[in-house]
Amino acid sequence: MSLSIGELAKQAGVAIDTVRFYERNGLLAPAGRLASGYRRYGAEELKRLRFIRRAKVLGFSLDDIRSLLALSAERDVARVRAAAQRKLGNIELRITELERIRSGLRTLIDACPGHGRSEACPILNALSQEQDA
Amino acid sequence: MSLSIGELAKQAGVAIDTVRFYERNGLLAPAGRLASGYRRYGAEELKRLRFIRRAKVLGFSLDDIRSLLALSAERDVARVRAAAQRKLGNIELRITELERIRSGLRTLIDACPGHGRSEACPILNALSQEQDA
DNA sequence: TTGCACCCTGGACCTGGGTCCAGAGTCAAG
DNA sequence: CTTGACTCTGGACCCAGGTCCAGGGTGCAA
Repeated sequence: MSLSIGELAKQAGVAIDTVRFYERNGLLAPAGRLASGYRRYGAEELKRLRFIRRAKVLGFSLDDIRSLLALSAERDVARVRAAAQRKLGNIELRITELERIRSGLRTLIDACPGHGRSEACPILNALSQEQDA
Repeated sequence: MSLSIGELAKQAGVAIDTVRFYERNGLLAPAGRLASGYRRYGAEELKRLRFIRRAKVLGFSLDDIRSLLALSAERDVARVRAAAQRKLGNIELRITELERIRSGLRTLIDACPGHGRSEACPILNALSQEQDA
């Protein structure tokens, strides 16, 4: 099984430019080349590219993924697990932050009649008021 | 009460460059100037700058804030409320998305013993497997 | 008057994760 | 052999939301 960059990209569900971008940025090893200079890929690279795609879905940055790939190559299960846990931690942080924002917005919206004097609009007031942080 | 850009920035808790950036980008009206060309601000501008800061905390983009400020000037309570509701909607969307990610990560971490053969690591397997997303 | 902190401008640069482009070369079907 | 689809390269550009810089001009206190 040997793939051109276009076939690889298609099978992995990414754009061709993205494959080259990943190569430039060390997420994929430099591809083998034909005499013409065309890149050639095998099953390994397809797996790796799909790994990257899945990790991105789980919220890992490309930087994270570079580490994950290195850890995976070293078969360092403990550190892979730790990395996943750290990522879980900051996903949780982001959720908490968004929930705080959500409840702030909800309170304001619920208190706003949606009509009448703008001085009575709690949304505008909350944003304008001197009080608070 | 009359403030230099530095005093304004300090009292609003933003950087001087940010104030100029907001002016360039239409979030603050062009400031009044001294004969020297120095910008001069009053209480109104401080309020407006704080409004911007608070709206950002609530998850509004600068684009959103531009609209919010316009709506506020028009005292259009209904549309302010609607904008807040839209924003709430996409905050909720982001929360849901992150929760999905969180539960995926949790499942994987819980299933991973944290040691042993890398072939048995569900995290690595989930990322590598053909079965996929 | 000197010295230092402050302010002015336009424009470059940053992060992340790509995307797009021109101009040139290559592959394969017919 | 031609044609159309594919690939190559380096580099520019995109988004948001700023941040930083050089090379100047000001304000004010001692």
